Amino acid sequence: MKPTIYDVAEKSGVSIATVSKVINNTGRISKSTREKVTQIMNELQYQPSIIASALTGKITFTFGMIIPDLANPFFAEIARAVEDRAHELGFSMIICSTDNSLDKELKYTSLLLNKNVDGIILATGRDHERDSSLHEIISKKVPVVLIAREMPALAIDTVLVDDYLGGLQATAHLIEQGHQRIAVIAEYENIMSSRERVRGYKAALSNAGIPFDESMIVNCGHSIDDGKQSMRSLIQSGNPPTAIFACNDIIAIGAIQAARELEVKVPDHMSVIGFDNTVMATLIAPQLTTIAQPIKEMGRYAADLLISEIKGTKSAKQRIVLLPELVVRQSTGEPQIAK
Amino acid sequence: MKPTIYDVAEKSGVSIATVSKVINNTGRISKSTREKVTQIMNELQYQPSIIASALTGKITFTFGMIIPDLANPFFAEIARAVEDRAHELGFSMIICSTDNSLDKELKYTSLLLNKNVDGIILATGRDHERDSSLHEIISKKVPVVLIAREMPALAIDTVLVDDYLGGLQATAHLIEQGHQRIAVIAEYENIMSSRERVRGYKAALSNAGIPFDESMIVNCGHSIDDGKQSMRSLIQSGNPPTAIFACNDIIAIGAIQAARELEVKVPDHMSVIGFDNTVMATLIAPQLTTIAQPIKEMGRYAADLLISEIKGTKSAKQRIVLLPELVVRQSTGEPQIAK
DNA sequence: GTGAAAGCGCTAACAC
DNA sequence: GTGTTAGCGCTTTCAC
Repeated sequence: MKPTIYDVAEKSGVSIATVSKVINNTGRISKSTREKVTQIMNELQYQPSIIASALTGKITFTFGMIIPDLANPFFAEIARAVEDRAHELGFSMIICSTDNSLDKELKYTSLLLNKNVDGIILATGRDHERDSSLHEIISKKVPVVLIAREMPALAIDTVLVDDYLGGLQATAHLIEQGHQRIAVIAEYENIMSSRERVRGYKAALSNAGIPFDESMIVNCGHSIDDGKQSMRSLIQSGNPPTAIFACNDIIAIGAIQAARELEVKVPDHMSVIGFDNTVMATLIAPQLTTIAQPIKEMGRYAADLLISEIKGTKSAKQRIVLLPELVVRQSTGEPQIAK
Repeated sequence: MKPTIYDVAEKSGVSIATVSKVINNTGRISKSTREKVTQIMNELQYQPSIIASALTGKITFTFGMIIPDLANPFFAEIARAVEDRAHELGFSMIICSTDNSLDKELKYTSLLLNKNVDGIILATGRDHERDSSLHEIISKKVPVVLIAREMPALAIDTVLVDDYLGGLQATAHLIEQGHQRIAVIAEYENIMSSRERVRGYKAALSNAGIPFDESMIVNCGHSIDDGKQSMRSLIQSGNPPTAIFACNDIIAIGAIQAARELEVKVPDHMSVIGFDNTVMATLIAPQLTTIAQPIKEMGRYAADLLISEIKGTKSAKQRIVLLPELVVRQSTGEPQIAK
């Protein structure tokens, strides 16, 4: 059987309190007994039970990560970044994919809370607190950080990229290449980051003195197929744009595929720019010009925020806004017909 | 504060033992007290602490999943499949990415064991028990299942695809298209599945009466770049093949990229077939012909095996071998120069 | 049918 | 410096 603190105490000829003290480096103990106990622990290969200590000491060194879909490369990459930092700090991560279903989000949240996780990193949820499990988490005073999402009305630790700036950069890049008629394919409107990117798009247009055309905004879901369909309708419309700003790489890839199917060449006939810079951006042909989110850093910051919140070494809530970066590849270029 | 079993007992006017019995549906209790207690539990929004019950009742409803890399779409998809089934059965999953480092594998294994996980699903590890954390897991009698890996010398629950058959199917498809000179880009030799795929390749060659040429086997790592480099050397060799069997989609994608850079057209000048059928296969142009692993099923079976092992509702160890399936897309075709 | 009581493995006063 | 002891929230005999 797995040795317990009692076994160590007995074999060392001390009390369990003493053993506990050497484990946790608390109280005062003589060098000699510390050495003795340490030696016995090694001998027995003793490992304190995290479960038992969680029942008293409070923390489980485990947190939950709630994302829309682990099979989505963007979130998988984020999760990996968070995981790495968490492991460095001695924490484990329970993962939950919600498929953006509020039901699942609520269910997983209370599941996690029951398991006494020390905190939760949330990457899902709509704009409003009402539409998320945040209310429950906050009311139980469990540390939480939002990643790649925001909830402006609440004081919550948040790490995200400046979506407005990203949208502006993307659009400005297109304009610089000489495009005037630029469409944007955006995700649901009730997602803040999507709205912000569109806002950046409009700002870039306005900066360049290009009038905004409502019909140049297409909303869609978040699958490749959604991107494909949106692109199709854009191409087949009477007056297609010469460039597309897709609000994320997945949609951009769908758009490129649709273009290929309809024999519209990218970037010769139409430029496409994405957002996120996941691995996928380099897989597709032509390789995707996109706005890079610093995924590694985001994951790291999120883990750091959560864990310092857990350990109580932090007071004020923070909002860390990282800067996106334009990565030029092959899917954008000058419009064929100069105007 | 979170209500405990004591709060429920007090409010219901019964003992904690009785409450425990209604929670777990054990022992005998009258309908009326059961109803009463249930009602109070709802009222208080009582949720039993899994931590506390784990300290006695033994199981934590949590297991570990050890994979090489969460950011690798193949493993992310597997993890997602496992996660879904686990959640259906009331379990949570702690994820650990090892980057194929034995050190990390060992570290994470003992971490998980300390956290009293009920079991572990392992997707990493070399061929030999010595080179994996299996020894520790097994010696502690913790349920374990291997997914997409095997350890033939040990009696362990395993879920995998018939790699030999997959290799054979891939190669046979190429032969059917008229190829004679077929190279294979394989992962490290110390990985069983890779060796099996190569064995299938040889069998297909032999079935077709095509002599085996040692120089047609290239070994490499598991990144896109590794695939790229291998492809480059193959193309630039004096006598390049007309078709490539890449042992996984990632390598295949690297190969296609290298071909594109060297202006070798796929599939006109060279056919490429992959293995796994991850999302990536449909992203790349030309879309990748590949051997599909039934990822969803694999994940589901692995979770089922592990959990029935945990619950003790299973006796004999099983080895579930699923069948791969050829998915023809656009990266394979007839060789340009008929022989 | 129900409850008292003894743990599960550990932490944290507090006493010596 | 070290040990005693009272929990943490729950399960599980074993009486009644």
